[in-house]
Amino acid sequence: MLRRHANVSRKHISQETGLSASTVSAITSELLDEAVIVSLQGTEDGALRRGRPQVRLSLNPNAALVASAVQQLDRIAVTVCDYTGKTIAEIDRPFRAREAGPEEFPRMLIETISDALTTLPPGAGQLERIELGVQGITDVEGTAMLWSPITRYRNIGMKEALEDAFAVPARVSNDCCMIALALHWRDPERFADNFAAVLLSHGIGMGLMLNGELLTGIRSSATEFGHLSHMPHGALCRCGRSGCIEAYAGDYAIYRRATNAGSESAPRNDIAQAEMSEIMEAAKNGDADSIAAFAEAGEALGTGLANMFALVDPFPVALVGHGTRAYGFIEGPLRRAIGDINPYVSGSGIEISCFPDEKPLIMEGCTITALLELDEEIARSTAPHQKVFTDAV
Amino acid sequence: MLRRHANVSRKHISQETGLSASTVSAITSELLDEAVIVSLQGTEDGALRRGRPQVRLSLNPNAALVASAVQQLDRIAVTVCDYTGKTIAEIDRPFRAREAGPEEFPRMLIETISDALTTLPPGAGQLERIELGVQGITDVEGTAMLWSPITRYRNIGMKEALEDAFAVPARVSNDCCMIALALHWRDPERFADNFAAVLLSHGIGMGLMLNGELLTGIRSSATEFGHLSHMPHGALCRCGRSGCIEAYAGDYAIYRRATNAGSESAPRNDIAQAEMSEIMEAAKNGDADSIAAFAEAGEALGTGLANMFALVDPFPVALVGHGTRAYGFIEGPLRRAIGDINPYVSGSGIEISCFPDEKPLIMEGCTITALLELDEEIARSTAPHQKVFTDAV
DNA sequence: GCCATTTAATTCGAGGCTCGAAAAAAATAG
DNA sequence: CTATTTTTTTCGAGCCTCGAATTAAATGGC
Repeated sequence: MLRRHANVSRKHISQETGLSASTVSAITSELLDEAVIVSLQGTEDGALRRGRPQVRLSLNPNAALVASAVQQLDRIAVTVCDYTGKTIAEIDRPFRAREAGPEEFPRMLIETISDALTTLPPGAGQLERIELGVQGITDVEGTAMLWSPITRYRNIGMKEALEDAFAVPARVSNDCCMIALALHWRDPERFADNFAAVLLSHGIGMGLMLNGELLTGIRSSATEFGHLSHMPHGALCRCGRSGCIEAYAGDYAIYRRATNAGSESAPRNDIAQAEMSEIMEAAKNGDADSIAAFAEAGEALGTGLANMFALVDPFPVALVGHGTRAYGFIEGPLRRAIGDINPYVSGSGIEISCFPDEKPLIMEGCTITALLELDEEIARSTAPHQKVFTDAV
Repeated sequence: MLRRHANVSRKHISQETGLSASTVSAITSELLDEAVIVSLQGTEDGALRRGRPQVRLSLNPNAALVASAVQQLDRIAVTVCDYTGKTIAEIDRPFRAREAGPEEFPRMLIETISDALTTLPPGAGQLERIELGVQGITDVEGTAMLWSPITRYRNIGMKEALEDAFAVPARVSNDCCMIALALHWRDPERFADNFAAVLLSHGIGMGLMLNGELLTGIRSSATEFGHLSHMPHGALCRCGRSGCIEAYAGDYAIYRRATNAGSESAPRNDIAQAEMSEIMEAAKNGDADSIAAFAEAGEALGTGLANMFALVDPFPVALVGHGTRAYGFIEGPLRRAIGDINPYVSGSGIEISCFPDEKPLIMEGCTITALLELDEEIARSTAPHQKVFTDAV
């Protein structure tokens, strides 16, 4: 509760959580002893009322630090946040993933986190956890990048190197999962217990929350939405197969279709944002191939979503990434495909929101994941009540 | 633990569950007081050893009864089982679902259960729960049949009528979910925390277990595997849309393709088993259309499974229902489609088992569901320890 | 300025579930 | 018949929670 709301009184916590006042008192006094939380005089709303004033409780910013990192094709970004989630150090530096050897990934990451840690203000807490978001497939245990479009190397271990370097628990997670967690934390009304975050970028990814939990694979991070089959024996996908959703909706697929390059032509993996902007301009000027490229992307995404809706009923969708800039051209065909395929779902009824910039969402997801795990650990490790012993003394 | 194993000693329970001997003693003595379980002298293996002999504990068959029902196109089947899961009454009678009005469904069901209850042996327990398995879509709360291929009526309420008639909790569930639960209970090694049961019959259904829990929809029973899109703008499905898996793998789709009726021709919904057998015979005799019909069914199923594997990693699959009789013709194309679509999954590596008769599995699933829910209820409602009061006396 | 009133937080004793240690129960071995 | 062995039960204690009573800390009114 304190992670969600700062400056709430014990009374308030008791009312919201349903725990008795005595229980809240016991737990908070323990957390205060351990300096996990801090207290402040004065009522929540600042108004002075009759009666004993409330004591406002908040998380102690210096109780711990967490480091979040986002590894992308051309950059590596690290933020260090205090225990309340406030960013207190930040580094974003270039990194040419395509040209890096497998050992450079953990090395550069460790270096960047180390550099960020040297810029901390005095009095900051201790680093307690590291969370890394990457494109591609990770294992469920969060130890390694099993496959990623940003490098040709497979199975790059991350967790162990980070834990050795900083002596705190570390995890690697799929970027789309982190986006979903960030949205769920940011706006739990809209992105409640069932929704999907779909990343529209060079490739297509998905983070899917069902019943309040992220759907992950049995062994891998999975939810490889981009590689669902859209059209058997269809367009060539960068994964080598044919007819995947990504082979219609990824940047390279849209580029290929817009330039009339043929659905069997090799996917380009170096398409600049400017090139995608040009296609958008062309579409705005009525270029039939560009419009068709976006329409086919929309249809592929819509078919894929309709399939998901057939599996677990319709849910709200967040579209994330620079691909959303063409949403005006994609939305119609996408909604049509949903409606075409599932008549129980009126295509126009699905809530769709767009978030053009994925990086801050990935970062936020990493931070909140690390903090919530830290909270769990603190809850577990917190010393049991010592009432009997102190009484005995 | 006693639901899984009869005749186990407290010692054994303590070792298996990790609970202390004292806790097991406390809990079992309470359950004995309430006659939920019964005890028997003599060691588990019958051998007499030195030392105090073990007391074997088992569920008390007469602690309760549950009724399970399977509603099908042409029959209605009911079994009544005692608290250990043993069938003690059984009725299976014809029912023409297609010609029945919406009110006849709960009425016939109540009648059949009532009749079954009159045949109980003396000394049997009280009915405590009713579980019904139906084809089609139910709501997550298990109150109604939202849609079913066996009737043209929608949203037929079941739970309320049953609860009014018998004054015990009742639920309606999707048949494929019940099959999955039955397999999970029957063979937890093979059908562990992640697997799917695919019903191959007139239509195509799926019960999917992920992380030890059935995947259901947000509002409905969902997992409408048969209506995933296999081929956009493809063959006409009985649901009115085009290109669903079912439009290639359902009985009517196989019949249509084998008889060269054209993929747009109206689905027949009265195909007899004999007609399907004829197609199998023709395929055995080398008839190209019949072979192609099964091959296309296999490809559609394989593509759908590959999509599921992309979402949650590969898992074992149980194929259930009379469609499995043609497994010899289906397997090759099915495995090829899995391999084609997901190179990380060697098609031949997926564990596939066949169960030609679905009815006993649905029934078993209903029974075990009802019994496990009953166990939960007993665990919750069981009177708290009264040690202090008895001490005070 | 003091005391009644109000509101928040804490303390105290008890209940429920769990456990380990000790005791009791029920058999065999000699 | 007694020592030994094995299983089960009993007893006391620890933890977490709660409700009731108490304490703390403010304001309002005379």
